[in-house]
Amino acid sequence: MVADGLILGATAGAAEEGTVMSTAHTGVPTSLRQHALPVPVPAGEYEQCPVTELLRRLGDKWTLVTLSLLARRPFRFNELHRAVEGISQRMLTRTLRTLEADGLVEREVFATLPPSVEYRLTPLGVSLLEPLSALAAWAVANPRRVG
Amino acid sequence: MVADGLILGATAGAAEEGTVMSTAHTGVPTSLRQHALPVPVPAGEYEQCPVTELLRRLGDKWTLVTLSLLARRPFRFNELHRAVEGISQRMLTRTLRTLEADGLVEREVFATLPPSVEYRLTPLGVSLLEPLSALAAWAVANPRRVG
DNA sequence: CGGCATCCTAGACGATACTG
DNA sequence: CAGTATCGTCTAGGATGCCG
Repeated sequence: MVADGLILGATAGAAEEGTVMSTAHTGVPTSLRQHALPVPVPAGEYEQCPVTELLRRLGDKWTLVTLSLLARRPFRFNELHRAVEGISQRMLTRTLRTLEADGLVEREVFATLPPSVEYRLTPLGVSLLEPLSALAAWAVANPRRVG
Repeated sequence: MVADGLILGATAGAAEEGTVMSTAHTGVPTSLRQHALPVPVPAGEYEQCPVTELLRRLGDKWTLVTLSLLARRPFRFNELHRAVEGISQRMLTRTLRTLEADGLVEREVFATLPPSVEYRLTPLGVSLLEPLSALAAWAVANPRRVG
């Protein structure tokens, strides 16, 4: 009977009749998800499923490694720049700005000379670590076979 | 003391001294992660962290919604094509092929007339649902604030 | 029905140079 | 130190058309 608002259907093993997986994606019936929107949206910008949206952000090239570092302790900009190894200044800035906009990271400026800026996880950012760990554990336990 | 092979540091609240977060990303010390590889890799193709790799795949535009449908029951190709709403044939094929290559979905061909092809989750695919649910629950509980 | 081949565009990303 | 600006590249993804 497909109750509303359930997520990705319970535990993996227990597949009861009513397990809710298709409404899971947005918590909204499939048929309403993208097209049957109440208001036409500015072409190509209509809302995405929040879960996909989250995974898109975490799935870019540098977000996860940056988060994993900030999970240990606060970092200064160039300190991160060195720690991440391979990231460009441009992408580090962008990654941090996005994380900040999403409320996962906060940025504190110290008016020293030369100036210094510190980045740290917000409580929201910390709260993400737990569910993320479950997925990370799965990824490590089930490494992708090549070719 | 940074034991090897630990993932994204335990529970969110408990931040003990030794919580392992920077080696978490690959299970390998940061300094060895990308550059100090034993063998030089064909420029621009060197290995990624398996966790980031997983999130990149799940984070594309159609993988998650496809998975969420297949989590309910097996689907035929055009049945999926209709259910996903907005996906092109090209991207549905690509998405399914990738999921198949990753061992998350299996494809069965029935030599009927006209031919029919059925897609279903593998046990590995099912096993992914559980950790994924945790993250999905977080995403829904913490919707991103706009601007 | 279930694809594959082709062409095209928008955005992710890297490299480099410049600035308060 | 901590960025911004500009440019070029590469790939995800959409549109369309053909095929067994």
